[in-house]
This record gives sequence, C-alpha cells and structure tokens, in this order.
Amino acid sequence: MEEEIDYQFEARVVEFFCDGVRMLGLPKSVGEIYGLLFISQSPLSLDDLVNRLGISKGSASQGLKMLRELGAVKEAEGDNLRRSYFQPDVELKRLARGFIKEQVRPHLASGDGKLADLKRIVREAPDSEGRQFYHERLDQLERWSKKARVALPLLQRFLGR
Amino acid sequence: MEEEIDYQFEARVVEFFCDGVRMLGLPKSVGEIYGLLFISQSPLSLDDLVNRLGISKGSASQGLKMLRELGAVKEAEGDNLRRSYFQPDVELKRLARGFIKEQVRPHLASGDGKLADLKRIVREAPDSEGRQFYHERLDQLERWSKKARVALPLLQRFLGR
DNA sequence: GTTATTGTTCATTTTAAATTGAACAATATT
DNA sequence: AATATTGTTCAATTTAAAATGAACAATAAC
Repeated sequence: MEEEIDYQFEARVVEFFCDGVRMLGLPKSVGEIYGLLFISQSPLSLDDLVNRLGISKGSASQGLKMLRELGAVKEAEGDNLRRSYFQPDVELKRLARGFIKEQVRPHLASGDGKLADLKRIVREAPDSEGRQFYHERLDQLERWSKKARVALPLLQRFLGR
Repeated sequence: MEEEIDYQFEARVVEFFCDGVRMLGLPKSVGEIYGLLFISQSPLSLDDLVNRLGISKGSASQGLKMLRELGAVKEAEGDNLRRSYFQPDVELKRLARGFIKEQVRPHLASGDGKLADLKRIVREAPDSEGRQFYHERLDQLERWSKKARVALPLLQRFLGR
C-alpha cells in the first residue's frame, strides 16, 4: 500500500521532468529517465529503467547515453556486478554547463559559420542597391551572436553560486 | 540577374533563421517569416510572405500571430491600404523579453504549480522510509526554480545593454 | 445589397522526431 | 567452446507537431 503511494508519487515526478526537458528541446524519454533517477533512493540499471518506466531498451540506452554526454548522470555501484548503475547529478551548475556545452554552443558555432558565409556573399557581390542594408543587418546578427557568447559564461557563473 | 543574387542571398538568410528558431523550439515557418522580414528593405504583407516563401496562407497567418505575440514584428505602412504590412523588431533586448515572457515564464509558472502539488503529496503522505529523501529532492527542485527566476531578469538586463 | 479583398480558424494531411524491437557485439559464466 | 547476460545500433514504426487549404468572418468597394 505504501509502495502504491510511492509509485504514484514517482510517476508524477517523472511527468514533471518530462515537461521540464521538453522546454529544453530534449526527448521525453530523457526526462523520464532523469526524473526516475532523480527521485530514486538508490542507483538504477538500464533494466530497472525499462521495467519501471515501461520504455524500450533502445530508448533507455539512447537516453542514458545523452544524459551521460550532458553530464547529468554518472555511474554508480549497484547490486549486480555485471550491470552498470546510474545516479543523477543534481547540481544545477553542472547540469547547466553540460547543456550549454552540448546543446547550445554547437548551434551558436554553426550559426557563426553560416553568418561568415553570408557576409562573404555580400562582400563579393556586385554593388547593388541593397548592399549597404544587407551589410547592416548582418552586422546586427553578429552583435547578437557576440552578446550571446558573453552572456553564457555569466549565466553559467551565476547558476554555479 | 542582380535580383537572382538577391533572391539566393535572401533564401540563405531565411534558412539561417530557420535554424535559429529551431534552437528556441519555435516552428520553422516562424523562422522563415521573421528571416524574410529581417532581410527585407521594406515591410511585407501576408501575401508577400506567402508568395516569396511558398508557404500557405494559414502558416503565414499563424506565424505572424506568434511573432506579434512575441513582440518580434510590428505593423507598418505599405503600398496597399487594405493590407497590413509588417516589419521586424531587431532589438535583441525586446526579442529576449518577448521570448522570456511568452515562452519561458509560463513554463516556469506551471512547473512551480506542479512542484507545490508534489510537496503537498509528500507532506500529507504517511511517514515512510523515503519521506525525508523525497523532501530533500523537492527542496532541491525549488532551489533550481528560484535560481531560474532570479537569473532571467539578470539575463534580460544584460541583453539590453 | 452584391461582389471582391483580406485575413483567421480549424479539421485534415504531411513532416520531422522519437520510440521500438530485433539483430548484433561484447563480455562473463558454465 | 557453448550459453547467458548486458548493452548498443539502426531500420522500421509510431507519435507529436507543424503545414495545408477550404470554409468562414470581417470589411471595403462597387
């Protein structure tokens, strides 16, 4: 009976994290996995996740992989020596760092590359009526990008306090 | 011929913004619309967007609606008095404010509500082995939420400088 | 009052992304 | 060496989100 309560509670926490990661643009299953680990008193194995969340082995494996890359979970000791067990990292600082490093920076970097391409196109194009205007707009974009690059470390530092 | 160059350039800028808004979790069409407005020298009407982007009237209408709600475009004067014309707001400050207000804060608020529900469940549950642990975890979540609520205005202020 | 123009809404269709599950590799156990 | 266990990969499927387009309202022009 008490387990029943725990189970319901657990399910709601998992749901809570589903919504959370959706806001960050990550797959629902990643939220489920992190959520269950977050509310578990002991580390869980891939099999535990499959059984308790009712998701496929494939999803669990891929989700754990992503969470490891983000630095959001780490390995831990568990009953069965053959298996890997996982527990969550619950420090906002490190979660933010991982997310920024893995999800935000790559996008910004690729954006910067494309922006440089666009500037080149304008530079090498024959003088046209719009050239000056285009140049200004691209400069604007560059200012945005620069600001973002400065903001990220500040944000990270703040979250780490 | 010169128009040909402009057209290709325009298309690449539009693509650039597609990628950009995808990172923010907004629909591609919103990026296309904002991108075309961003690189246009004069305000455009819904019909212009439909024709130049090759999207449906429905998409254009919905996309413009979202962009207006975000404060990312505003109405402007144009040739045809019967039509509404739009131009982009290119101030990062206001774009960020709109995005935070419309997309981030609502999620945080709903999260806070759900978190309060979870705390109540734990509080009202019979003493169990896990109760203390659950309480700690939920406190952790509350600290995250609080930190986010403080970080947002700081971020906003920084972007507005 | 009838017709034309502009823009919105929303049920249906399409598209992109996530999930599944079976095949596979890697490692341990007998 | 044969068998069992654990975890990964990826083609096929499912699901959720976005785009479409036809019907509709609102307004203007005739």
